[in-house]
Amino acid sequence: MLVGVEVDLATALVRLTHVVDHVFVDAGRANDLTPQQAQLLCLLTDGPIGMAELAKVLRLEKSSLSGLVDRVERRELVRRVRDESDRRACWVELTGQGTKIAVATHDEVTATLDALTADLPTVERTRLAAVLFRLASAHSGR
Amino acid sequence: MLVGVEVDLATALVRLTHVVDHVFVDAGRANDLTPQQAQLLCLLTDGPIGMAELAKVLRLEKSSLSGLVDRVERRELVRRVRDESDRRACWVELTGQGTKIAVATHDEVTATLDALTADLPTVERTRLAAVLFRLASAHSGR
DNA sequence: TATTGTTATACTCTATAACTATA
DNA sequence: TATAGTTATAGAGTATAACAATA
Repeated sequence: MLVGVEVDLATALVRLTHVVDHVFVDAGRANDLTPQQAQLLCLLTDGPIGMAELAKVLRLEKSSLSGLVDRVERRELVRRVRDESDRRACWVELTGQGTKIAVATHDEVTATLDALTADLPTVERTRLAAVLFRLASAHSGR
Repeated sequence: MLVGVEVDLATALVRLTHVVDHVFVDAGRANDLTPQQAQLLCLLTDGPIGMAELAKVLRLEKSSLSGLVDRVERRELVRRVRDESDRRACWVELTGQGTKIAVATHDEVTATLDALTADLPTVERTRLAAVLFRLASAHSGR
């Protein structure tokens, strides 16, 4: 039954998503972060990002992002840096303390997910990564 | 490089999760529901569920669940039904209107995810579903 | 006493609309 | 005028702790 197969894959995606969501909840909590803060800090481990791009990546309204950044800036985990070439804009970057927490959180998320997939043969894991990347990329350009 | 492969799969899982999360955001919004409400209503399409089991499945504190159910009950999308065999407990079930919205939301989520995976050959899709189910199940018994 | 669920409280998260500063 | 970001406001989501009702 073709329909049955399709329903199963959608359900599998939903269930897996639920699991990964809670990997973020748990990793965040272990580092005294909300899941949203954990996600933000993990993103920033690749380097400073502008507010506009952050809002796009996180799919948040700019005002929602302002508040999210406010709360982690208040805890001195990130700082806003004015863009000198366009003084309306600013970059968000990790502080020293923020980097420590961000890396610890990112490592914990990665370790948990790696453990989750440890049973898969290497070949399967490689193929799985490729397929999932393709699915995620196909939709991100919405 | 083995490490590189592992990092990629973890990253792929995170990115895919982000996409699926927003499928729920969008499907919920189209039906005037928050993502959490959409998730709750979709679960209830399989039939009434007790508060204790709902809290476990959604991984919420019982007080958080009380509030979530309050807000959809206030909109008459669900109702609480006392369990006659244990009068401390109650079941949560969809109302007629709630069923309509829940099914519409569930269908939209499923349709979007099916569209996302439509390019995959049937064989690949079947195998993917099996692998993802296994990953999700392995972790749910935490 | 133990368990099921609610209430009280304090935050965080989010969107919409109005605003400020810069371009 | 247009754009980048903030502020004001309102409501939803969440956890902890204390509570009520039932077992």
